[in-house]
Amino acid sequence: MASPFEHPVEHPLKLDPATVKFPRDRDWSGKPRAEQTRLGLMKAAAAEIYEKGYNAAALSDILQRAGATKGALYHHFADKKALALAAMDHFIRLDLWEIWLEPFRASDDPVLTLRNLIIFLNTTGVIDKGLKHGCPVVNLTEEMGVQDEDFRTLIDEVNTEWRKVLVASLKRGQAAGNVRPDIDCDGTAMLILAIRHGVISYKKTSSDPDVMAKLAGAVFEFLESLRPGERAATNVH
Amino acid sequence: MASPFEHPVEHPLKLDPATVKFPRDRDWSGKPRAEQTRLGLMKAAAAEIYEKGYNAAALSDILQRAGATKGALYHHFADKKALALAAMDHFIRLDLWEIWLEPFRASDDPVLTLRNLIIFLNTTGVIDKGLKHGCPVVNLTEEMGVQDEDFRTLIDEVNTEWRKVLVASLKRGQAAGNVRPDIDCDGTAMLILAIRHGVISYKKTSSDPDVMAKLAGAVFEFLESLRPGERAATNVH
DNA sequence: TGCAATACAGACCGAACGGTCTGTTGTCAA
DNA sequence: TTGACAACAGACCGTTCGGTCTGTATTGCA
Repeated sequence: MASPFEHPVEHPLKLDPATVKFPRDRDWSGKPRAEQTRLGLMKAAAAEIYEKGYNAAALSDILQRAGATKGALYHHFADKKALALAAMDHFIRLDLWEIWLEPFRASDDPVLTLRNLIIFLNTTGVIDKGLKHGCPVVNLTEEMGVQDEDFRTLIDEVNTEWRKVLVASLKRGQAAGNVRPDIDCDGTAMLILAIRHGVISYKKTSSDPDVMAKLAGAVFEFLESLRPGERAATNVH
Repeated sequence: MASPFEHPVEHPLKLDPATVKFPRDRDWSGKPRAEQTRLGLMKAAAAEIYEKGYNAAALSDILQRAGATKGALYHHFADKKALALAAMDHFIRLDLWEIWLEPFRASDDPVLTLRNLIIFLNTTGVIDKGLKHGCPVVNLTEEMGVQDEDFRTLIDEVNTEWRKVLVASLKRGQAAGNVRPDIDCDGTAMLILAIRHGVISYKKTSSDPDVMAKLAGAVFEFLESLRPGERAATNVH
């Protein structure tokens, strides 16, 4: 089977592989010392939580990674949970949305945008290298979504805004004739997020080296089914 | 919007709502004492791990739930991980597969079977009441899929067998004219599992009361796109 | 019945964790 | 220069957890 990633399309993603910051490697050297400490703690916390999960991420490891101490931590944050909430909120909005929301904000062809985004993430190696521990939002959903109301609220807000952007893009797509007019945009947007979630999770445990190619093929089939009219010749090459 | 659950079809699920054991409430009173202890420990472990996750499930809570002691636990199992692996393997194969695999083993119309299974799970209240903590396999995937190789292997084996049953059913569906002949059964089966995974996770954190109805509508749309018909695909690579 | 071997019971232990508290350093305005 | 407060530094504490170990009850077989 040919790779579904083989035929990328010139895309309007407004994402430059050279400048996209992934993972979180921003520079704060210009900021005041206290804020550097605070941001460093959040950065280390986000990384540790991403790699190990909230409960397994020990404060000692976070502090070592940040080059800080208990005194600094509890000066800036009330407790571990406050640090985690601040860190996740900050980096989800900074890193994840830059990649996963911006391309859709002005798109009237979400099927093409999503397809190209997937190809972009694959060709830039994000899927292979950067997805070893899954997606931060997905991980947080699974670990803390039920156990803690504050984390649940954060995730719910993120998903809601995410869904709204997709719904708006789907509706523009319907108006532009790029998306079937009879689909439920709200449910379809939810399903797209759910598929993203499920695919990332499936990849985490699968030992099949072709798992992403097979899944991408099926996902692209699904995306094409959202286009209006006959399915003939809608799969741009 | 009409509920997508409104029009159930007479289904060949071979699942009787009255006899399906969900959650795990089997009776082992006939078994020898030692085996009752062992099964009781596994049952309690599965429940605690399902509700709190592996790391957060304390041995003290498992023991209290099982009415057993440390001595009994470490007589039957090497450590916490061995208990967890045995418990998850046992109950995934016992409870989950009875519901999620058996209906597909003889079906040549997986689209209908899956649709009816979703409706069945909804009308019997499993989705509303029994899904508060998500799905055991999904939870285990997220928490332990990357952290521990033994858990990863267990999940991978479960998903592989699961996928094989779906693939066989899809192929029978193609032979019987119920499924589009051009789809990649392997990728589609993976995607179905990924969608199941993603939908369950999405529901866990969403505060939208209609989330399942909206998602089910979109899922049913996707399933119908797998049927042959005028929307024949030309998405060939 | 007696004797192993199995099947527990539960006190105990060391490690790790989140959080506290006291002391020290840096910063900036008066 | 100095006082006041922010910004740390790090020893310390109580709790919890997984795991061990010794002792006791139950069971199956000779």
